Amino acid sequence: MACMIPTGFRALPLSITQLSLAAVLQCGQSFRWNVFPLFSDGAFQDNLFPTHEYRLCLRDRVVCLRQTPDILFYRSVLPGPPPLPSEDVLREQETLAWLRDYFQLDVDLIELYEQWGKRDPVFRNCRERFAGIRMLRQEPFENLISFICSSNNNIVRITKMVKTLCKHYSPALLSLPPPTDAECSSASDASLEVESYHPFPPPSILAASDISATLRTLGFGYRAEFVQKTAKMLVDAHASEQLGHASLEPAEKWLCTLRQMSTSEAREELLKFMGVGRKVADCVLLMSLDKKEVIPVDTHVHQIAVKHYGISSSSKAKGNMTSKLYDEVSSKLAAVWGDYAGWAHSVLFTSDLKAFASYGLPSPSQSPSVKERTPKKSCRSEIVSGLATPPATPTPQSSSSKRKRAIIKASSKDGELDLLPSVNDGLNMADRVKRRRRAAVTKAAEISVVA
DNA sequence: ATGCAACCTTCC
DNA sequence: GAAGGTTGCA
Repeated sequence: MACMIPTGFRALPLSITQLSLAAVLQCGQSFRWNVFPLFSDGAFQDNLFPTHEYRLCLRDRVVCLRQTPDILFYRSVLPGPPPLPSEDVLREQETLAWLRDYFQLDVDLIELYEQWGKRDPVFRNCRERFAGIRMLRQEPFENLISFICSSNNNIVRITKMVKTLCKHYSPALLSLPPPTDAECSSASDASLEVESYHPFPPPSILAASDISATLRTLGFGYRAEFVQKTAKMLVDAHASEQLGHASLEPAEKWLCTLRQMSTSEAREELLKFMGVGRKVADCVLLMSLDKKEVIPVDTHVHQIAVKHYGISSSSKAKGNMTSKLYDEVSSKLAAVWGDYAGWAHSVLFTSDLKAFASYGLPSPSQSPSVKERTPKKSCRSEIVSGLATPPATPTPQSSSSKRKRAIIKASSKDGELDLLPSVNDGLNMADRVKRRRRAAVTKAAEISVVA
């Protein structure tokens, strides 16, 4: 009984233990997927029918996905008239190629879960309930801007902001009605309302000087300046490069080249941007730059580390994340999980999202907020003073923000990695540039230690 | 070099 | 007051 393929979709055999759309697309990696419940009541719970459709607008097409425990259904919609059957085959081949890349389907998640389970008893506890959580491979620019918006913010609002950004600064690629399931008559009837789909805006658009003021009115708060300035830094630094009319702007292509760099070198580059500190940089490294071992440490990951992995909750008085504490948590967890530590971190992180307690339920729309977490008790009560002892870990890399402006101006972007001696002397204001270059060396040493 | 307030807004 | 922090200044 397999002929349950929704009309217009193609079927890719794929276990939900390898990929759970419900988990991965709503756990705060990407903020741009649209989610549609397919059935208004719980009529079909036999797992033969997908319960949701997920849609994402790419540059040239809208990708639509549905899922059963064993099959991933996919189709794509392009602007213009319906394609000829021959064209359609090609397009869906392209879409399939995109899927493999975006979901990194060549990585065997079962094997990873197995390894993490062997290494970590804590992981073994949550892996049953939260299978199929893997890292997406996103576009770096979108990822960067999205996580600049994430600072001091929650998933619900980040999602609103990112979608607002697209609606305002990117023309609609096409419009679609909400999904209706032809096989099942219980399709949504009342909503004939079509919705427009917008790609993520390119750097050149967001770099315009008047953008930040507008973003303020759109509710971005202080992040408005960060977004505009980062986009401008990016465009200014890479405007000279060939401006072929390809789908990606030079600045976006350059961001992709960070994938070829070492983790620490790529991080150094990211830290130059306004609104990008260690945590945001690490998110981008992990989620779009192939740095699978990187563990972004936020307050929540910190809580997990304190609760389950023996990190002392001694952050002075207030629970603020110091650079030192960040490294302590990050290296501890990296040691526990190994090579794909960043991926493992995502499983733990997602498993703690309270909203996912109601996974298979028919109507997730009733709980649009994905941000709530399991009740966490404030660990402030147990303030141990300076017991945070022996990190012995290599040097952190402070993201002294004062550098950010100057460096961008001064740095010619290629062929400048002069290998200065990695001495730890006192650093004046004037030495910050030097210090930045030196960082590459320091971090290189760091890598070998971690590895 | 470390520590801390301020920052925009929304939601619990 | 906290939300998946970062910045700028003591």
